[in-house]
Amino acid sequence: MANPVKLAQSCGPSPQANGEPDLRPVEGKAADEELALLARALGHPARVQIVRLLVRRETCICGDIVEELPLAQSTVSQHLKVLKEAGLIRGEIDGPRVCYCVEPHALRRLKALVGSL
Amino acid sequence: MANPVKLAQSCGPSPQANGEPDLRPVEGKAADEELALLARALGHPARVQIVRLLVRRETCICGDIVEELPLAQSTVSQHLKVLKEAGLIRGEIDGPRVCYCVEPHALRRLKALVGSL
DNA sequence: AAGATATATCGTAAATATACGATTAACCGA
DNA sequence: TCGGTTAATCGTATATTTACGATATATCTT
Repeated sequence: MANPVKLAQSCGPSPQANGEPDLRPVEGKAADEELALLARALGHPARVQIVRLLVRRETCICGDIVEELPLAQSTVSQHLKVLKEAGLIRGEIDGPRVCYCVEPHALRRLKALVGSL
Repeated sequence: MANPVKLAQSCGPSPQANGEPDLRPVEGKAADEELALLARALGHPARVQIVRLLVRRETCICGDIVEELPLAQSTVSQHLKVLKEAGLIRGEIDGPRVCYCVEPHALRRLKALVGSL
């Protein structure tokens, strides 16, 4: 093996990581519900902090998140679940740990929706 | 009186409607909490709809909001209170009714915070 | 196979959110 | 001053959120 060094792990390319623009409308009932869903996911300081953490280090830190937050591991796991269910982050199993990254599309989408206000 | 016609009512200028830019940082603990607060306020479809309504018509419709939403008057009033407490909208008493408008600064601030992600 | 480590899930308690109808408060017009 | 209208608040039932410790699960290491 040419490179036995453990690389900084990162989630593989996002499933919908085709460079195509998001064609969904930014207004209307569906958009309102989408925005509400995304906003609700960001509606807790710990989750904002988590997203910021994942955006800053483009390499996805896994359980380091727990160390950064003043919360129990189980609570952090719950927050991660909320963010995952909203589609804002993605987790990828990497051996015994899980590697989280932001979903750039979701973030872009959120910005577009908020921008439409 | 030169113009006895009832003008489309609109909230007066916002208290902090000085054209000055918002100097608060978009990152850090305080910013995280601010973003969480604003996001949480948008975390319900009815509230997104209300904000959209108020943005679209720059003249602030008052109780017409109740008619637009499929919710009881008291429920709409509760949602308005949430938005008001988050600083996203402002209500001004106009006779027996109340005139709501968005707070452009808060909206700009939200966009800046989301944009910083 | 056994132990160590990382993460998710379960169970639970307390707090908050959501919705409604009923009531109250404020104001206008007759 | 008396009704009528508008909006807020109250009381309440139900659902969701948030937090924790305990437990389960899955993977690595030895």
